Amino acid sequence: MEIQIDAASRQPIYRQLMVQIREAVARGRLQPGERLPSVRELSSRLVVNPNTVARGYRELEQEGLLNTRPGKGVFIAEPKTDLTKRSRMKRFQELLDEFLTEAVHLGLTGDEVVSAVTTRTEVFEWQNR
Amino acid sequence: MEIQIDAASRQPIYRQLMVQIREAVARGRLQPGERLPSVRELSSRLVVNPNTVARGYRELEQEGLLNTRPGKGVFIAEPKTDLTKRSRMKRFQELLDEFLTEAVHLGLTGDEVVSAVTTRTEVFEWQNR
Amino acid sequence: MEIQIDAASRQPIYRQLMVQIREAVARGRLQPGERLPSVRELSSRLVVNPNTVARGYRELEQEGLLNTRPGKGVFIAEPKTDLTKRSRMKRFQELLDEFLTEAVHLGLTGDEVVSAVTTRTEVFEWQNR
Amino acid sequence: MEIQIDAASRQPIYRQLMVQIREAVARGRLQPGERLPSVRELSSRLVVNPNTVARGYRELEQEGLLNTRPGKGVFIAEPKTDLTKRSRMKRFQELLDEFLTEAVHLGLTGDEVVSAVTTRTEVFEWQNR
DNA sequence: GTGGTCTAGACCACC
DNA sequence: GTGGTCTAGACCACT
Repeated sequence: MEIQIDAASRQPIYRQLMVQIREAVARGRLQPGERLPSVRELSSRLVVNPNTVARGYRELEQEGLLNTRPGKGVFIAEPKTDLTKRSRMKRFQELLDEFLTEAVHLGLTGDEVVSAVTTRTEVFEWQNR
Repeated sequence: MEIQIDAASRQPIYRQLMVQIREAVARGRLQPGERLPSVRELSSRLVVNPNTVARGYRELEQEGLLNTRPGKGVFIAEPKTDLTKRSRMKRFQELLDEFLTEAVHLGLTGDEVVSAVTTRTEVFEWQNR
Repeated sequence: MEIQIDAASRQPIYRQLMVQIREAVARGRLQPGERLPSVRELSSRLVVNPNTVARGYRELEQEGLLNTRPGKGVFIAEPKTDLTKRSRMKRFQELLDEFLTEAVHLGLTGDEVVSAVTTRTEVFEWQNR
Repeated sequence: MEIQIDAASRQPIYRQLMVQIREAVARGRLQPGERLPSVRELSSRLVVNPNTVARGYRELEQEGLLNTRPGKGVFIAEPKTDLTKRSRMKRFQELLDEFLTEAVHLGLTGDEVVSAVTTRTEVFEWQNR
């Protein structure tokens, strides 16, 4: 599990951590049941305070992405969502519009975006259903 | 130009302003050369501190999206991208991966994402070239 | 807003805080939109570290019970739940069994429990629907 | 005596054990005088550390729910309540308010709660007196 | 060994 | 003024 922290970023360290773990899970690089590095180990590797790593782990646990078992370590949880379909789709629409807005400003064309999305979806692990 | 501020949001007001202006430009609702409401007018309409509106405008100007002509007002700038094609594509890839990561965790399928993106791109104003 | 902290309790301080705020909201003593004491004020009143109060507030925000607006303060959020009916009822059944188990061990009778529940529900603010 | 341990739970294993034994007693599935499996037997069946089982038993003994007779085994104790009626009712009121608080936030109505409690009390084993 | 809580104190962002 | 982040370091609970 490789993690890169950019101390100069305006994004908080614990959030950089969360983003990277979420992405690794979404791409199947981290599987349910798999163990993450301990708070102490990761904090010393990244040269940040243990509390900072613990906070990232804690928030991901609250999201339901991780399980922590005191004395054992931190693990990837089984996927499950308790959110309603309605609230999930609403959130997705917001994200989609933000994403397309940025793409416009970066000077892409609509075709380029659709094509990039189509290609890139294959790298992620979508739920079967 | 309608702007909705959610005072209860965790996102700073000046950022909500920026997001909505950027999106209006991306969707062609605001055209280059068009004049925005003055800081004083907009701040009184939204019932927020003038400093807050000024800050949103200032940061959008730094991004190159707006031009302020002292004594005249604030205008949508002509589109120009000073980032290199290479660095813009790199940024786009990052955004794409974050977007797809969230979509996975929201429980969508790859097909649903591609289909939603394809439909929604039609609503935005892409550069011709 | 009165809050009592028992430093000798085995329950963490930030959780004692959460329990009391949740109860005040459930009983309608704190209404949506109402402002809570600032982190600094409450921490000095309770003689605990500001981080401890901030953590309680932060977790209640993640639950959707509070909104914090940096620079403004902390407020009771509008009620809304994005959880599915199914997951909410499952959670309720668990709580009910734990509650009844404790009641048995405290030596109450079934009738006493039903009667106490019936009386006490009137003090809480149930959603209209 | 069936016991289910959820290794992924955030609740400590010895506490999961305690909760389930308490509930089994409360529902009359375990009767006073009945013998529990030995620490070694139960720990090997649940595939947990014997210390963990021993700790659960020890704490239940301190609560007065179990009696350990060295060399003989562990037994369900005769019900006896050393708390005063007054302090037991005080504790019950606390639990009741916490329970109702959660029910409010889960979006139930008062009627639903009373009805669920009324139905479910029939499944538990209340003291006769 | 593991994670969880709390304190003390610094610095930043927002309004 | 407000909350947010991070560090350093202590102590506790669990396995």
